Amino acid sequence: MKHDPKKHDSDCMIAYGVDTFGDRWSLLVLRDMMLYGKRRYNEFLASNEQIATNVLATRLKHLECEGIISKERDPENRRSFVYSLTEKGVALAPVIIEIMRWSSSHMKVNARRRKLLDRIDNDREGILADIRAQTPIMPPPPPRAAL
Amino acid sequence: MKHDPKKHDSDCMIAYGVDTFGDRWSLLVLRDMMLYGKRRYNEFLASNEQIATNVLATRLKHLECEGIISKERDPENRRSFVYSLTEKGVALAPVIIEIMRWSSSHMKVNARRRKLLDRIDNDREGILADIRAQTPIMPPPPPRAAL
DNA sequence: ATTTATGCTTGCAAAAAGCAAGTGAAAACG
DNA sequence: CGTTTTCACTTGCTTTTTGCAAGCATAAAT
Repeated sequence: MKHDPKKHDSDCMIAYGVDTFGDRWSLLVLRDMMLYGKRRYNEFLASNEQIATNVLATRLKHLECEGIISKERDPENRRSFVYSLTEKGVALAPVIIEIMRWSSSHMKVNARRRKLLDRIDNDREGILADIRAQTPIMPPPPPRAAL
Repeated sequence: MKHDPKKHDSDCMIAYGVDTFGDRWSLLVLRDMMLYGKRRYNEFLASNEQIATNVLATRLKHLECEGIISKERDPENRRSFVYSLTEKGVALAPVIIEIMRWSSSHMKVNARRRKLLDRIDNDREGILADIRAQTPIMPPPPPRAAL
């Protein structure tokens, strides 16, 4: 399934980005793919932020539509699908990296994060290669306590 | 006016960014400040994207609340206010830059944009200094034709 | 004194997100 | 083979956010 990408109503580089991934959820899905190597619907659903099933479906369709991710059947399990970053999606890694860098200056940085930030400074190429290869670059966060 | 920043419900660097500037308008306001040197309410309103007055007011309050921008009375015109980027706001420049870089690979790049992108590659420090000084780094886009 | 500029606020409509439940097809289980 | 479970959604409804048009308050200009 592949629709026409929607027309962006403003001829501006920032507006293009906002239209493409600037909603409440798209960047979190991309984070799951780039940092944690997630590739399946139920993996995205399991994130700490608790996205609703219908919203996730809509976002995945939109990202696919925009050419950021692609969707294929899992060859090993015919009822499952695997989502992957396209080249256009992998190219978003520097945006994710700069957001992490910025946020890290304004929140507590634990050991997991410190390690990743150090690697961003010292092995940027390696990180980009891992993202391209869909290798996780950070251990997943502990699941938040159930209510 | 300065409220407590709102509590972010996920302990994640990307979620922090999304909570802070990840809505449909904040990045466009920051673009107006960083690229075009805009500093006033009616300048933001005049952007091509047509933000509603109440939404702009809400976004400015939120950004101020998060410590990204500050608001002062214009000393020369007592009914006007001037918004400025704080250090925390200036620190977002690399995010804006990477979004522009990414978008430029996926849309037509005209001469204005080409020039800025070249300067990003060759004079990054100069750009960051201009953003800090609130000097425009790009000519404003032509206003879109009225309907 | 009246009009205009500036930066909003208010009230209501429309769109998007959130929640709970249900669906359909493939796989696993007995 | 029949039933249950898994997986990836969809549907219907409520709540929240966004968008639009109008109005308002204060300062400045005429």
